[in-house]
Amino acid sequence: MKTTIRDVANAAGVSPATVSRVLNAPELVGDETKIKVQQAIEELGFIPNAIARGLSVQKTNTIGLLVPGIADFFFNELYIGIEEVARNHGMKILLFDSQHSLHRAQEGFTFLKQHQVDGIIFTSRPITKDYDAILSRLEIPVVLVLTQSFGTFPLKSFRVDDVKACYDAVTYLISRGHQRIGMISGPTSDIVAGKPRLLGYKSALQQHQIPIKEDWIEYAGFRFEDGYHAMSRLLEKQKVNKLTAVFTAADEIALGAMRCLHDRGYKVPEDISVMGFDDLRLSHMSTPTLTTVAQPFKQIGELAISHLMKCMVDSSTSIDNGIHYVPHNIVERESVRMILPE
Amino acid sequence: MKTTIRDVANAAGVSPATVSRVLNAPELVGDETKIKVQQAIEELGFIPNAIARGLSVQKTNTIGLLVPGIADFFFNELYIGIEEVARNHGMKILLFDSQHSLHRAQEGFTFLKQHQVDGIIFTSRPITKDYDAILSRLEIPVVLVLTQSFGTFPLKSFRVDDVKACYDAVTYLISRGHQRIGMISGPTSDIVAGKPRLLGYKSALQQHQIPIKEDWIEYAGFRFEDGYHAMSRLLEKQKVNKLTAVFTAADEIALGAMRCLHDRGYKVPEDISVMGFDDLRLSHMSTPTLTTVAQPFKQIGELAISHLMKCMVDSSTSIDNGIHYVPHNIVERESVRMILPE
DNA sequence: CTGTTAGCGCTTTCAG
DNA sequence: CTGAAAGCGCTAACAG
Repeated sequence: MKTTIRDVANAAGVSPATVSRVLNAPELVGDETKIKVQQAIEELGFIPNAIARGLSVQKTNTIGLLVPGIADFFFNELYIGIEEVARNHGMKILLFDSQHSLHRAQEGFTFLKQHQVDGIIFTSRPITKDYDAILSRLEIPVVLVLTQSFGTFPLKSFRVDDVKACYDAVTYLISRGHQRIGMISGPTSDIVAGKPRLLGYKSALQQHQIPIKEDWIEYAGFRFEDGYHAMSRLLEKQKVNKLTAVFTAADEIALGAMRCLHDRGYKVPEDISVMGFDDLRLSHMSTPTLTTVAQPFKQIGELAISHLMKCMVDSSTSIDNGIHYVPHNIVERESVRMILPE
Repeated sequence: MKTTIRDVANAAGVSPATVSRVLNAPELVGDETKIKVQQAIEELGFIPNAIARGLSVQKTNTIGLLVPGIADFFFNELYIGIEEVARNHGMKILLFDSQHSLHRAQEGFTFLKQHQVDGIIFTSRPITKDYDAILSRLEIPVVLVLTQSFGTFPLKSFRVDDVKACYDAVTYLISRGHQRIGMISGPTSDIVAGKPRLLGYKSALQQHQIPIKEDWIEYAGFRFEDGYHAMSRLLEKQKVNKLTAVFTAADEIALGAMRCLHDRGYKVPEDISVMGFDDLRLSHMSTPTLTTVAQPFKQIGELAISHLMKCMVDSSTSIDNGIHYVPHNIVERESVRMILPE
């Protein structure tokens, strides 16, 4: 029923091998035969079976992308970067969503291995030693993105230096005249996006002789609702705290926080400034638009794929692990105001 | 290097066929051998090669998802619905982004065919006869989602009845006392999400004895910026139009429109009410939150997959084409106010 | 430049 | 209940 390379060969009066050649190495084929074959392909509407090819060549030209949640807004930004670069390299993406579950993530590796992907881009909160077992028997290059490894298995990772990025963000707020700066942090148990961002905040205050007060900090998840509630808690203490700005560990948190402020009758940025982290496309769609620190998702995607491609041709490259920090930058929009010295 | 079914067989002292059986039809294997084999699998950390299996069985348990743009917010909602249902059926998703290009979409079909997906879920603006050629030689069941076919190739589709949905939306506005209702429509050349939605708007006005004025309508793309500019054009005529509400063809448009209103000093919904279409997760994150008509993305995903699965077992099912409308519903939030009769 | 042959890793009759 | 053998569609030496 389905036309195979064999059918084409028969139709063109050549061997399957020749057809294969015009497909993969046309320069090795005589002009006349090439034309004959191409016509046959055309007529029969032949579409080569990539599965069979993959099996034969032991290479699928596919890279696996293992992410914690497709519903997470940052996924889009990341995917777009990766997809484009992959395509330019003639690679496809096979996606797997771990749904923020360790178990599902482990399944994900198995799944991608089953599908013989040539490399894997992995992102998730803490990569702990829970992954050591599966990673060590995987025999497929893996690169981390937006995270880093805390397990014993060596893994290259591309990410923003969150401590520095948050330090810079808070320093930016200080430069705009803010002194009473609160923070909505992720959980400190999250050693990837929680703790480091908090650390950056604290160290910026410290460097600028601003005392760190636990009362100025609230802990929350990374979603809109989490931000909303955390802000609400912060406001309960606002009489005494008198915060003029709040730095948040993620854009989505910031959006929730701004909404809460709005509901409580505070104006952003007039009464309180808010700053986010990520620079999602969303952040210029809010009112006010969000001042935030931008993660270069696209660049990270590029670096990850390039690295993977290197690993694929030269497996010794995979020894090149360690963290590669990519530069962040602060994008100013409307949610932060300047406080003029009196 | 990589462990194959053969290695396992050797280790367990059985034939590859037996290993295959414990993997795919354990009930056909004696208990003792089964245990032996399972141990061997465990010890060797054997992960079966899905590529090879697919080749052999002529079935990959994968369904292709061909979408116009992963960056589009609605993609997330759709994907989540589909992914979950697929997983429950033991199917994987292979994703392809056509980037709103006919050419790329055609490539997408070839790509998915190459990868031997068992079925394809396709969504894009108008499915015209441009697809007839590729679709007819595909020999893979295809189902449409959020769109419908205008080509000659018969294709089942699952979607909201946009005309009715928009009719209902505008009727809702009318029921809230609005009479001067404008619209930001998609391009009328878009016969999937442009024209029908406009039609629904017009017919609602008509049914309620409200004259249709072209001055009340602006045409735009579906993005935030498009919405912003269209609203801006609408406001230029506001002195004479005196609109009290604006219905938009998409949530993202609505968000842009609301931002524009904000910038021009109009309050939503006090001065002007705004209503969207889609019910993206975004729409409860804006200020004010967006009243909109919800597309049941998840349900659509479910229906599409179920249909595909039916086609796969019984190819005559694919004859069952035509449009299946899934019910929409209006979700009330903050962006529409009630106008009390004087 | 082209055909022959032997697999890639797994499944599936068909015997036993 | 288990093994042997053939084959899924394509590629890659190796001859010619």
